[in-house]
Amino acid sequence: RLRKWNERFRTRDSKERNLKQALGEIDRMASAQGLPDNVRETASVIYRRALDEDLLPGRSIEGVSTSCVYAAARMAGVPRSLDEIADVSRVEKAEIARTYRYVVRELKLEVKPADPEQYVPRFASDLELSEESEMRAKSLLRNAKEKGVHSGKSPVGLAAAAVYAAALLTNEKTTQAAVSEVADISEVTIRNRYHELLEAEDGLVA
Amino acid sequence: MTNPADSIEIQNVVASTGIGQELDLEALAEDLPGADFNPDNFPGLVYRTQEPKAAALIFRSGKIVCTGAKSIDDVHEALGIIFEKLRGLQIPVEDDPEITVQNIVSSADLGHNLNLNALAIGLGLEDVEYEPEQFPGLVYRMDEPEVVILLFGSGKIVITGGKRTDDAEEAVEEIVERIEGLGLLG
DNA sequence: GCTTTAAAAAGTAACGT
DNA sequence: ACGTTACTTTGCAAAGC
Repeated sequence: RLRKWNERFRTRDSKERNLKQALGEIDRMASAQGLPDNVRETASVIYRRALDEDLLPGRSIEGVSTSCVYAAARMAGVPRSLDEIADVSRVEKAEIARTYRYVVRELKLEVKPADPEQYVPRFASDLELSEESEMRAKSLLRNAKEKGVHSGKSPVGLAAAAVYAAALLTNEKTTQAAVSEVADISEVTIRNRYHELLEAEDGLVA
Repeated sequence: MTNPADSIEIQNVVASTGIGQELDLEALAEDLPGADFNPDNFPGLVYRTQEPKAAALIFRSGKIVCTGAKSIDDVHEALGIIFEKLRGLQIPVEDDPEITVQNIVSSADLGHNLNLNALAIGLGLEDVEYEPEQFPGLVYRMDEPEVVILLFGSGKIVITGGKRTDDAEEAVEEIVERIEGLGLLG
């Protein structure tokens, strides 16, 4: 009886320490990525659920914390790519991806793939592009989505290509190298997606 | 119209068996030309057959895993070659070791492009994993037959996890039905 | 959980030329 | 800008850490 009480106490105590550490990590990573408070809060709520539903045994606190930030950013409509998240995490990319799928599956979080348009404001801002090209980029993506060219392609790559294409269309100076730098997408991919976006646009006219 | 089920091609068959005899893999590695054995890395000895092309993992317990074969017949052929090689080395091998197919990987073509975003929602997020940022295929876990299907934007698919040849056919028929029911095919 | 084997799908990336 | 190679995902067995 006393042992059981001790065990419960120990469990509760260790979960509290676990939570403290995780919340600190979530705060640190969210800050490093410039994510708003609501994302931190959502990530914390997800982490508490993971802890309550005993998803932690077998996984690292850091890995689950990172997955919560990745999921929360997407749910809030301000997605960060897995590479960006991995940059501020202590856990390697492959483990984050594995843990993320596990958390989403176990907690039945209905997280859908990021919409490429959600990456546009940040990339456009980083490249100091006008609001007009930002709107152009989103419109290119909307058109491409209607034509069904999104399937299987990285939302980040599509967004990077759209921003590049929009800058050219509005006569603003940018290079594939600059877009590649801010989006962390290879120039080859930007070129490939760029051609597809323009093709989808031409199909509109033709 | 061509039937998607007719486009099914078996790409890989994984099977397990055993010769009912313990083996000295160190000695076997010496006697079997082309055998790879790195016990520090992996406990199994790797042996590849050329015709049919397959790879076998041979363990100290005498259990063997065969993978890479393009058909169930090829699995039997490849393992038959291995059994004979072992007998040739004076290693006693059971008369007809039982061979169990563990997994069959097949590919097929639905013949139409697929809108994976719509499909993810239509098939039900609980049975689907679709993370285009990481992998271009949509992963769908089917209940009956119990297989996993990878669906791509091109309409090409991969069926894995089945143990019978019929599983792939049933799976293709089932997925075509479900996608059509969703109005998302063609 | 990891290690090793095999094969397909399509996207992405990093080499070298 | 090519081509090549290689990595991502799925499924499975084996023995052992």
